[in-house]
Amino acid sequence: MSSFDYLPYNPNDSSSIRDYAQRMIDSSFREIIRSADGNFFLKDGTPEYSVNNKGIYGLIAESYFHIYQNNISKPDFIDTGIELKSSPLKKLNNGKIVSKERLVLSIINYNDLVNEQWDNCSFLRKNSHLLLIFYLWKKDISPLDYRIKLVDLWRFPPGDLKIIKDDWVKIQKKIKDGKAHEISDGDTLFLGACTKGGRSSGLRVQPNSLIGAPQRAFNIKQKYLNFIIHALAERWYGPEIADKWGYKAERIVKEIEEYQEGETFDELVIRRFKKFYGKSIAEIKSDYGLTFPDTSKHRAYLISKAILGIKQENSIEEFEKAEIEIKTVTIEKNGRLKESMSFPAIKYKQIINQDFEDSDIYDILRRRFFFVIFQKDENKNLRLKRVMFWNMGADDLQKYREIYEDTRLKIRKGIYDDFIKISSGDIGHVRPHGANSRDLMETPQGTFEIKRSFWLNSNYIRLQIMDD
DNA sequence: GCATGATCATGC
DNA sequence: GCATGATCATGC
Repeated sequence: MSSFDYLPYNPNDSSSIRDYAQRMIDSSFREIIRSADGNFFLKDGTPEYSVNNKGIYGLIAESYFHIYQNNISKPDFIDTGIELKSSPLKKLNNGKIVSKERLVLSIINYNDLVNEQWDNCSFLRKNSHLLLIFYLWKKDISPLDYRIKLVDLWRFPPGDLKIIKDDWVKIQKKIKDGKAHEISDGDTLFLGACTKGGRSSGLRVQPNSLIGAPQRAFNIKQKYLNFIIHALAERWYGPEIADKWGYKAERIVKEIEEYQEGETFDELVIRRFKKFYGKSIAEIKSDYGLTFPDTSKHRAYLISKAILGIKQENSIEEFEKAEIEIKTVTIEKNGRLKESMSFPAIKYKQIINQDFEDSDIYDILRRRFFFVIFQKDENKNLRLKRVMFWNMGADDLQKYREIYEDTRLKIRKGIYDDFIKISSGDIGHVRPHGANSRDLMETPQGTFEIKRSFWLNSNYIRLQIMDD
């Protein structure tokens, strides 16, 4: 007789844990509380008491399993090494169900991390075997009424774990270099290190630097979760219904053996492109029997897929998971860069209420970019010069904040003819970006203005691609 | 038909 | 030749 007889599941058996957990599917958090025997859950008997506390999902779920909240860096189900995590889904207008947020994992202890080895690091010990609980988020309803939709165990497949390891090493190196305050989401592919606790939680000490760094936690990027969601939905609901859940795509690296000794994902991708450096678009197209017109605006994407061996109708799984933005950069024959880089149109009514960190443009600029760089030859044919991964440095991102705040303030005041120009800033500017001059967007003042967007200055892009 | 990445066109 | 405004091309 074990001491766990009172538990409705066997804590030593992962499939028993999973089966018990999956009984929650289709119930709301409120229903789970009601079905309880009254002995567990919310201490004062008022389920609403900490609804605003996001941790309630963890609290409820942990209570369902009779595991009490802790902040010890050990897995929740100690006997099996399973860590319990819950995360919201959202339904898009087209009916697709996708992840709403990234999955935040353990807090990073800067001082401890620098002394760890990957093979027995605390991240791996705690997060390699997860019990995932996905619930459907809905606007304007009580969090207690969110309904649980997917529950299953999860381990990262070896190919992904390889990339996660490289990410972990990269984050560790930045901390070893005394640059914990410069960590950015765009540094890494699947495993991020996002700030946790906000500015109010103050700064942490870090090794090898006197500069305080915001507290950060490891996280799995939001887009990556869509692939987990698809896989779990396929298991639970079957392949047809799973079409509506998350994403499916095609991998660049099908077998882990495709990596050369010590090679990272970035290096593998660049290696595959190198054979095509100097070739014209027409030559690459004929090599692969591609038929898109030379004027196609997303030729960088089409060519990239072909070179990486991805079918044209599929998207690139690793790029999707890592939230990598593919961008074309065209260099003139004389080496100058004519064009700046545009981003989606500014939503005037939305921007006035959004801090930089919550804004659309921040969400893009913090990402990792894949530049496909073409140069015009004597006959004005575009030739692939090279490719590179890039992400904006922390200091430049802070400089962009000033452009953002200036723009936001002017929109608030209803000033639409005095945004930062390319001549007045060294990183970015704001300028029109619509289908034509009659392509308008409503303003907070109720008027309509031509669509505009944030841009990165051509000169700034030029410096970035020169640095590499 | 809209959103968006990319590039064209014009005037100084 | 550059700054800025305007528009094209494509996918969903």
